[in-house]
Amino acid sequence: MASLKDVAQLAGVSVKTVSNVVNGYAYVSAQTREKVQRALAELDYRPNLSARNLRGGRTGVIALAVPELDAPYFAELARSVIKAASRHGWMVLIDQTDGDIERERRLLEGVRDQSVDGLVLSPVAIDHDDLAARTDRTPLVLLGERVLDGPARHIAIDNQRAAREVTEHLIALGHTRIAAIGAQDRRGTGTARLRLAGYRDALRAAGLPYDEQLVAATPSYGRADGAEAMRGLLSLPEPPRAVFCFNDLLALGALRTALSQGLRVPEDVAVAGFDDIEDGRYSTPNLTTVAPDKLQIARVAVDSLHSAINGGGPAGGASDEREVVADHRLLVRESTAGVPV
Amino acid sequence: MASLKDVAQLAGVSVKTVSNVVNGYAYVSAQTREKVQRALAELDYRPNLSARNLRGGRTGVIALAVPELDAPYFAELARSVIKAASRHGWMVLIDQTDGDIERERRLLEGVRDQSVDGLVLSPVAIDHDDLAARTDRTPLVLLGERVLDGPARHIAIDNQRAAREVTEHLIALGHTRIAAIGAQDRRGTGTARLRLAGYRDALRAAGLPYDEQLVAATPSYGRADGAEAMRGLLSLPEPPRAVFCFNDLLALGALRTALSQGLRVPEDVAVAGFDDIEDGRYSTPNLTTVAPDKLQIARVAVDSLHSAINGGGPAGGASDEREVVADHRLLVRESTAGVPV
DNA sequence: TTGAAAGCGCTAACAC
DNA sequence: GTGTTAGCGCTTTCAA
Repeated sequence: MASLKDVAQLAGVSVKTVSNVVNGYAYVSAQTREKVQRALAELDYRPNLSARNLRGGRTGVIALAVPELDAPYFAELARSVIKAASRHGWMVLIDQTDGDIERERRLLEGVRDQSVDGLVLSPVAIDHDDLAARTDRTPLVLLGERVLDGPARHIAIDNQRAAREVTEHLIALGHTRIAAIGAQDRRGTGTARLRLAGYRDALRAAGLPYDEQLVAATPSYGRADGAEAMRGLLSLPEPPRAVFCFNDLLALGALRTALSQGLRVPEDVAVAGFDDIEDGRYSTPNLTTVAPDKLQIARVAVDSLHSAINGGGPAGGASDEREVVADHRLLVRESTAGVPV
Repeated sequence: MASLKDVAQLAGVSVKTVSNVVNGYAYVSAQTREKVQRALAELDYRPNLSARNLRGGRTGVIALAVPELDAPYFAELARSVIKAASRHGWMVLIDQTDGDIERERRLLEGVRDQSVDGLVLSPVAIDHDDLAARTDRTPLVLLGERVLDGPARHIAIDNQRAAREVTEHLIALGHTRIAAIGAQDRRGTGTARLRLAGYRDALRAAGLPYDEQLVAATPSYGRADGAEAMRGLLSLPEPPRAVFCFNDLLALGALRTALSQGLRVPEDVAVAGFDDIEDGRYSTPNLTTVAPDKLQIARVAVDSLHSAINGGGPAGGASDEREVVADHRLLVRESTAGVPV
């Protein structure tokens, strides 16, 4: 592997001059530049990023940490983050936390021993204290969960309002027995708590009772969890006629259970989800859901990191708000409305 | 950020000694070790990986390049690759090629200017010549597509045989008009070509005619492509009674089209896919499909890289075969067999 | 406009 | 057991 020195030798100039050419420095005579470029090409020179980083203190790499990459929501988010990062010439290192609190804590204290310039973390388990205890200085942006007052920017949609909108939609269709799937027992994550709160808000506003029997907690947020929770709900003496699932995967699982028990959706039971993953657009029936603006979330996250890294301040920069509320839309589809697409 | 020198100064020892302690070198007196560890803790020392890499020539990072991370197959694969890599203490940089030939070619010539130790590439567009022209020495493992004779290890299931098995399964159910969705017009990718060949093999062996009308080419491999291709097939004068889709996403799209036209699956038309993505396990009906052993693929890919990097030889090492055939299984589910899960 | 040289933080060869 | 030192490849003063 050719180094700057090799190139300099071949071109008969100094290392500095080669470096100048490589970095597009202006004050190089056309003649020298050409000579150097020939040598560069001949030796197939490639800069050594480790050396450059050691010198400059930047790596050109950011990390994205999500619970699991194969959950469609995170896969879609990761895609957008990678795209947004590439606009700044960054590459993205992906880490999976499996929602494990120890792994999340470790990330707060440095990814690969500070060898990334910034971190986008989609937390599940850490709380305010973990964040407050953080000593690492790597710029950090949090996505999704509400972990307030940390020294980091936080980006999320208004989960409570969105959940309320879904529930109101169900109520507007005439439903009165509306179940919720996806509550969390232990360490109630911010998101689950907020979505449940939105659901309750809607019931309360409509004068409907809050029935604990109709609220199913799930250990996780996958299709299997939704399928099982739905089996429980459908075996109630008086099963719900509508179900609001806290994400699309749960909804897809619930849908599967309902259909395989011979129920018609939405005629016998309506199902709504959250996240707008692609699967939900192609299921039969396809899913009513909340679509967070993932592109916006990814872009704001990456841009925040960018300004933090270049601006020097905390993620988001001095003038920016700590909490960013991303946009969302309610998408009404067949699973609640019976309207074919 | 504290450096080894700072720690050495505080502990009153030399840099080498601190380095020895940090790296778990054996010959350090217990007393010195403890003294150093105190200093380490006090200064909250973290090694600088750029420096370490510059010195050692290793980065501890491998790259995984896939067409798109939000295609479930690749998301699931990426998850497994990340897990496999972490067993070697590696982290994974993910790049999306979008199937663009220029991006794939650029990767062959180095990811981030050689700042990764190895590359796992799931190619779509490059061919044998691109591989032969490669000058970069980063260990490389190719997944999925058949790009023969390159200077790289290649891991894939036996696509042709698997496709044949799916088709034979459909034939065994009594089907005679079996369509195929997912052929590729231009630059027929290896995979599409092989799956089509397997399909033809089965027809030929059963003495069934190969009908070009029943073979639908798709521009891409998403749900929308499958849905559209299915609309075309169903509008034929004599529509097929079974469809073999070259991946599950196409199958999910095809399923959606069939169901929304009021057809019953599998009674009116059977649908089979390929890849065994999770969506297909929860669709209604759920999908008959081919399940490649993704864990095995990921593990072999990463381990190949590991031995190439440590063994010094080409990916896979001297004694290993260039072509690795991963396992697969045919999973018969409701979409063809009508057997509930 | 170009060159010489210091130094980023680390490891390893070589002393003691 | 522990210290000294060279050098990985690069950027960046400071001189010329």
